Amino acid sequence: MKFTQMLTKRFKDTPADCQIASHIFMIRGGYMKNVGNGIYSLFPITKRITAKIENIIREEMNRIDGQEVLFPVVMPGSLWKESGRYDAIGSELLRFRDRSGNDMVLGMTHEEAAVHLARETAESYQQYPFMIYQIQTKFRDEPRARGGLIRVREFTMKDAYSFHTTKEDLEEYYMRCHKAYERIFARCGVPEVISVKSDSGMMGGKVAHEFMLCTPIGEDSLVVCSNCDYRANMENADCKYDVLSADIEELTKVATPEMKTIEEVATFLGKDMNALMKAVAYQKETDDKIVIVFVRGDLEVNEVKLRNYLKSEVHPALDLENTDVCAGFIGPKGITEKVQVLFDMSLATRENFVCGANEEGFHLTGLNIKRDLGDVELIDLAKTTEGAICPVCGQHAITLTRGIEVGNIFQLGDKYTGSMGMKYIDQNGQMQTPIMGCYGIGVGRLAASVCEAHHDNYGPIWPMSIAPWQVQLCALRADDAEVRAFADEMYEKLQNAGVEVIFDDRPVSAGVMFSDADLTGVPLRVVVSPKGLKNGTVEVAKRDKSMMEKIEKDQAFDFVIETVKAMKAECENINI
RNA sequence: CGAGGUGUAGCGCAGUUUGGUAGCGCGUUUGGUUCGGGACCAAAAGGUCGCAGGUUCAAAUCCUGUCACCUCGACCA
Repeated sequence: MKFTQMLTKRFKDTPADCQIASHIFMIRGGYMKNVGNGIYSLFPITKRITAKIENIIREEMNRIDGQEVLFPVVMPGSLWKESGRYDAIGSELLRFRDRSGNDMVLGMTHEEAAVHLARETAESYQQYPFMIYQIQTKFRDEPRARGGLIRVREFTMKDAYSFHTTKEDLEEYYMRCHKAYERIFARCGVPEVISVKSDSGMMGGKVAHEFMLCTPIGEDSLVVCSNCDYRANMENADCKYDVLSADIEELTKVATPEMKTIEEVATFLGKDMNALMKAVAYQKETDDKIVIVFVRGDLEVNEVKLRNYLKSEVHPALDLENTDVCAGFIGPKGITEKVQVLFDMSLATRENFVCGANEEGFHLTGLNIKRDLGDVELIDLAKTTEGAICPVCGQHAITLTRGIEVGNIFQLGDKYTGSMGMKYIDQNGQMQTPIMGCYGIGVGRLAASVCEAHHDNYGPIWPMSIAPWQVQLCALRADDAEVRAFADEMYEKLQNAGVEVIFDDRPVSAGVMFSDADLTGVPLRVVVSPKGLKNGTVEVAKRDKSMMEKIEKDQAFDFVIETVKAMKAECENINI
C-alpha cells in the first residue's frame, strides 16, 4: 500500500472527546470515524488489524473443531419470544417492526439463532458434540458507549455455541475453549490477559469466566489473590472474614440525634466502622417491594449478588415513604414487616453491633444477633475489599484491580435448548435435551485493548501478528531520484516476497513522516534517505525502540526479511 | 434514568458576561524556498455559529423549547 493512495488522515491535536490512550490514538491516527453514539466506521488501517485478529480467532476456533457459520443480524422477535428473552432483556435489545408490523430484533447475541439452526439438524446423539461459531456484527443499545472501541453499540464479535449430550462433555470442551482463548490472546500480543470467575448475567447458566486485560481504565473491578490463583470479577467474588471474639454487652438504646450516616454514628459513639450494622434499602423490580440489606458498616452491598439471590432486578430505594421504616435509624430489631430483611455473612464476624433503633434519633448498641434476633439466615451479599481473606487459600491476600473484558465463556446448560424445545435421540431411542456452552470475543475491543497494553507517547505499538502492515517503508525525500528509485525497488521486492508493506512515498518532512509512522504503529520501519544512501546504508528500526540499525543497502532486503520472520516467530512462540 | 458540561470551518479553540452581522492555530489548495522528528514565505478556498421558535432596528451573544455529544453516577438510610 502506498501512503499517497490511501484514504487516511491524521490529527495533531488530541480530540476533545477522547479520554483513554487507545481512543486518542485511534482517532488521531485516522483509524476510525465516529458516525453516531457508539457507532464507528473503520478506515483501512483498522480493518487490516481486525481482519488479522479475526483470522487468529478463526484458526484457533477451527483447531478445537469449530465450524464457521453465519447467523442473521436481523431476527424475528418470535424467535426471541421462544427463549423468553424478548421480554426479559431491557432496552439494550433493539426492537423494531418490519413493514408488515412484525416484531423484529437486531442481534445482540445469537443463542436463539444457534439453537434455531441446530435443533432440526442435530437429531441424533451421534452428531454430538459440535461447535458452531460466527464472526459478525452485533448491536447492543448500551446506555452509555465510551472509550472509542472499548464500549460501543455496534461491534464485531466472534460468538461460538457448543452442543453436548453430557455435562462432563460440556465441561471438557469448556476447558478446551478456555485454552483456545489463552492462545488467541497470546497470539494477539496480550498474553497478560487473565481469566476470572464471573457472573453469568443475562446469558444464564452457572459456570462462566471472563477474560480480562488488567488496566486502570478497565470498566470491571477484579479480585485477584496475590498468594494463589484465585481470580474473580467483583460482581461474584466470594467473601470470607475473620471472626472477632468479645464479651457480650447489654443491648442499650442510645440517643444519636441527627446522626444519620455511618461515619457520623461511628465517630459519635467512638466505634470502628465495622462495629456498625449498616442498612441499605433496595426496591425489587418484580414486585416493587422494599428490601433492607444489613451489612457490616465498613462493607458495601454487592448488587449483583443481591440480584441473583432475589432473582429480580433491584434499584436503590429512593423513596421510603409509606414503608414505616425510619430513614437514618434503620435497625433489624423491631423493624416493620412491610419490608423484606436480609443479613449479610459479615454480620457473623463479631458481637456488639451498633444499629438503628427504628426510632428517629436513636441507635442500639450491644446488639447480639443470636440473642436479640434469633436464628437469621446469613447470606453472602457484600463486596470484597483490598486485603480481604482469599476464599480459596485463606490468606489475607486479596488485591483489587480493574480490567477490560475482552472475552467470555459460559456453560449455559439447557437454558436455550430447553426453552426452545431442542431434542435429540439418545442411544436408547429416548428424546433428550442437549446442553450448551457459549463463547464470545469482541474483535474491535480486543484491538483497542492491545493498543491500551502496547503504546508509548507517540502512538500504538502493534504486535507483528496483528499489525496492519509488517513493514513501514519511509522514503525521506521521495523527490530525490536516488531515494525514490531505491525505495521503489525495495517496496517491489518486499511485496513480491510476501511482506506487507506500507510505503510512505509522500514528499513531506522527516518530522511529519516519523510522527505519522508512530501513529501507524507498524512494528518494523525502514528509512531510505539521501544521507543514508550516500553512506551506502538504510536504517531499519523497531517501533518499540528496541532496535535501530544502519544496514548496508545491498543487505537491507535480506535483513528486513529475516527480521520480519523473527518477529513473526516471536508472536507465535506461545507455550499454551 | 440522575447530575454536570459542551455544541462556532475537517480538527483544536477564542468570541457569549456588556447584542452591531464571525476570528485564531492546525489541516486543505496553488506558487516558491527548505529537508532526519510535526519547516518557512506568499496567496486562496472553506462556517445558514446544533436545530426550532421568541424578544429586538439588529442575535453566535438574551429568552423558551428541542436535539446531539462528553464526563461522572447508577450502591451506605
